[in-house]
Amino acid sequence: MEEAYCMMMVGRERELVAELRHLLFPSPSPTPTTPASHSTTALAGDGECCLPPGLTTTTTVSGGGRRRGRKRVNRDNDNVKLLLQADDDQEAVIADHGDANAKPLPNFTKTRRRKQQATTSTMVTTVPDFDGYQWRKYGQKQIEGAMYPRSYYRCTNSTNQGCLAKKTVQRNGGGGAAGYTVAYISEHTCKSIEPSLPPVILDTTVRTTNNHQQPAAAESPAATSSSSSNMVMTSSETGNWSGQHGAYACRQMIAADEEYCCWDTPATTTTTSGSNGGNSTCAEDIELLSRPIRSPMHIAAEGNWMDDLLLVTDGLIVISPISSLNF
DNA sequence: GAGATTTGACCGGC
DNA sequence: GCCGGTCAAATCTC
Repeated sequence: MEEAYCMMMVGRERELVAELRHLLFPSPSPTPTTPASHSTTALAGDGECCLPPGLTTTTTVSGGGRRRGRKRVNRDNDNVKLLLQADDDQEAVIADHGDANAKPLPNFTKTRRRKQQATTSTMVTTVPDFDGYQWRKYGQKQIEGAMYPRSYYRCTNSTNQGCLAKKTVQRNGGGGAAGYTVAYISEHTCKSIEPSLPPVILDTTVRTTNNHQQPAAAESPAATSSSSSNMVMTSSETGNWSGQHGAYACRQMIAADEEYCCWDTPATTTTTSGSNGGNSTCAEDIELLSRPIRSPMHIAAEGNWMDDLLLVTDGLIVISPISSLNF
């Protein structure tokens, strides 16, 4: 009986996913003028670098350097710095310290930076390649225990508007389904490059430790096919899944090529265990699937989402406690 | 030349 | 000492 229901809902899920894909990618190749494409650009490099050895992406976007890093010098010891430079680097170094146009060596410390970050730390959710903002990659790090490196992005308005928003994107490893873990740090103080464009609305599967009631909106048309319009998930709607560090999530397959099924295991990145962790049923998953999620940026504005981190992948959507991500 | 990513080095926290 | 976050020169594409 439950299986029949599951099958039926899977079909519905496919419809929803198809609509979602259409909403997110109305054309086969997103135009380069959209925010989505900008973010995709930023992420494309990440995806490429994060792919397992032997795999390559088919898209190479503009701007992507592929160069080795420079020889780093000790900012606290300029003399040593000069000595360490290779011959072809010396000119640049001399310019750094002898030229009036050279950038002043940063006087701030990492402590200062991190304190600044900590005071404004918020975490919201989004789809990695489309959230209405432009991101610029400023670093990449191989994280211990992670199959793929983590990429660090900051808002492109960080320079001209002093926007503090950052995000990290890490490709999830293992399993057959590739995905990305996205974490947002700090809120945008800039304006979206295209504020009128609804960043992302997703139907998703979300579960909390103590709220397994079927959402009232689950069967609502507005919450399903047309959920992309202006649905706002307020704290009242989200109920207990705001600020619950015990929250965990099921996963929703979006990619058409992926096998659809109901995941009956907790999110792989979640370290906490809910009251029903790991025991979700297909029906429960699909019921909750219809819950719309608005743009993470807008959700952030709504508040009450700061304690949860939504892990959004290219096909997987997971809410995970921040504590599991070492922020 | 502008704007982007790459990537090794640096640095602070634990 | 290790680890993660950030810096910034090098380099790429447009």
